[in-house]
Amino acid sequence: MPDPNNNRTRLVRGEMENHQRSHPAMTETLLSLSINLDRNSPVPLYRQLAQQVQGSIENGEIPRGSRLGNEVLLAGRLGVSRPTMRRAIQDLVDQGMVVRKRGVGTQVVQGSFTRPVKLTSLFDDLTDSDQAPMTKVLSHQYLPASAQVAAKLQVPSGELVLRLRRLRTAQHEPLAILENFLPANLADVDEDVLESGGLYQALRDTGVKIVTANQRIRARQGTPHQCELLNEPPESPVLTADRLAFNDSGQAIEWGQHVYRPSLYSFTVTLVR
Amino acid sequence: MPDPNNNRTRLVRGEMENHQRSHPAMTETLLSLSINLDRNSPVPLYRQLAQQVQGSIENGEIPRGSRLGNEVLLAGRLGVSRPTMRRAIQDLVDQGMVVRKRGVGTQVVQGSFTRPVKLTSLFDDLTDSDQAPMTKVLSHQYLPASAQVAAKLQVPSGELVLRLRRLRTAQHEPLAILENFLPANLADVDEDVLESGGLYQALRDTGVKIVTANQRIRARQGTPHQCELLNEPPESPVLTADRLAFNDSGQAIEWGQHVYRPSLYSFTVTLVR
DNA sequence: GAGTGGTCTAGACCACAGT
DNA sequence: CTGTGGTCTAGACCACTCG
Repeated sequence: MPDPNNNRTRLVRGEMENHQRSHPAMTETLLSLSINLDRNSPVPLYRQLAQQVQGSIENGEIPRGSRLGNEVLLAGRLGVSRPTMRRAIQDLVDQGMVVRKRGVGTQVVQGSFTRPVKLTSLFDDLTDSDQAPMTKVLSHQYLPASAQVAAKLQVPSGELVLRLRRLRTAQHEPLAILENFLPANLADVDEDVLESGGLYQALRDTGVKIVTANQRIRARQGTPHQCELLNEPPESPVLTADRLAFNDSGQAIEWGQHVYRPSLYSFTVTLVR
Repeated sequence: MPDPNNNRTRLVRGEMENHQRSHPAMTETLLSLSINLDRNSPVPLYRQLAQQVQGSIENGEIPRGSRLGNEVLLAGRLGVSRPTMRRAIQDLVDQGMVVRKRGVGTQVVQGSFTRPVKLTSLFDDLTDSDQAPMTKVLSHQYLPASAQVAAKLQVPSGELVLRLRRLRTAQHEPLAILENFLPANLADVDEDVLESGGLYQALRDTGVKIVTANQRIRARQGTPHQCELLNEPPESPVLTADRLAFNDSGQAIEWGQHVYRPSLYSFTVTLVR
């Protein structure tokens, strides 16, 4: 929403009244609802718990502002140990859905919270939301690593690396320009695979597992070339993310510099504590 | 609104480990180093452990790519239980410093990782890095909540809210324009306090604890007024963050729209799994 | 004081990787 | 096979909040 700062309204310094905000019935513990646990499922118990409670919150079975309280009792009622119950609740805390206060209890957050999904996946989630994602490979070449890339990927400077440039679109609108560098010995990704899915999926297919990544998010002015690719006016602002990803052996596996179309893309983060 | 799949990223199978890149001596378990634990400290054991291991990684005592391995043995050697040891290591995983692989062990990440600090505090961390932060209060007024603000803060539309606008500088350079809305009954923050410290510190002083926040990060073109305040050329791109913060009772306590100077400010995030 | 979440323990069994 | 991390249990004590 635009409208930053004008809208001169009357200035009412000072008084600040003290009345309570609407406490909607101050609902107490609301976990008499049904939770189905499958102890033979490969999905961990705490995951099953967290997901079902999350679902109940989102569809209103557990109202905003109500308390979940008493971990010990909850654990007993659901037939799990307290640490397991705690871990489930912790997942909800990390998602910003509930808050805990020592000596008091656990409450569902009041007000709207953004679902902080994409903390783990890229945006192949576009598929899930029927965004019709498509990828066009702009270039796919092996070249000697520059000093910066070599430093990031921890390979000798000049070593061959794969450089990828792709254009991602959703609903036939350009969304992002993705530039990636990968160590050549780990980069047997095929162009066809890249066109049909995401890079991480392609890497997964070749046995490379990406388990953690550090990302820096900035804004800058897009280059004319970038703006043209993104179908934006020249000199438009763009959102950028520089990402260094590691596999399960701790090796830097991918260094990416991504440029997002700001009108269609944003990042959401949940901060805790 | 739809919530199809949570539990994303179940890493698929995959054999094929592209053997060792420059393994510097293939260091094995490197935790014969000294760890001091104070069981009478208010700081939890897992926190003490995580911090000291983190320090040892950063100053090179534990080399990149080396293994930490064997939680059970480590726990025994350090005189803590395995869950405590695990929680400490999990902290390091969440920071992107180490990776774990079932059946194999725990390794320090190779390559440079960004310290993902500011996940919890705002940027009063500027103080810590001698950035000489300063804040100028541009406006401080009570006004009726607009529909948007009322929805975010969960107050009746038209209810009085405090609107704050501040300019944050570091090293005498403007860094950000901070606009915040707070429920009037919780907003007895003083202008003087705001000039000398952060908003969250001011809130803490009045007993309001912010424990979680959802943030959306975007890029857009700055308004002429914003660019002027930030000492940037007109029509420069800006980095924006819209944040909704909750206190320990689950109440929405602050809705902020912040505009950052892109040449001096960026966000870093660590993604896991 | 009673009730809550925060931490910690000492075991246990499982799933998976590598031999 | 052995060794690793992943999960789970059933207790325990502490720190904190609130009436």
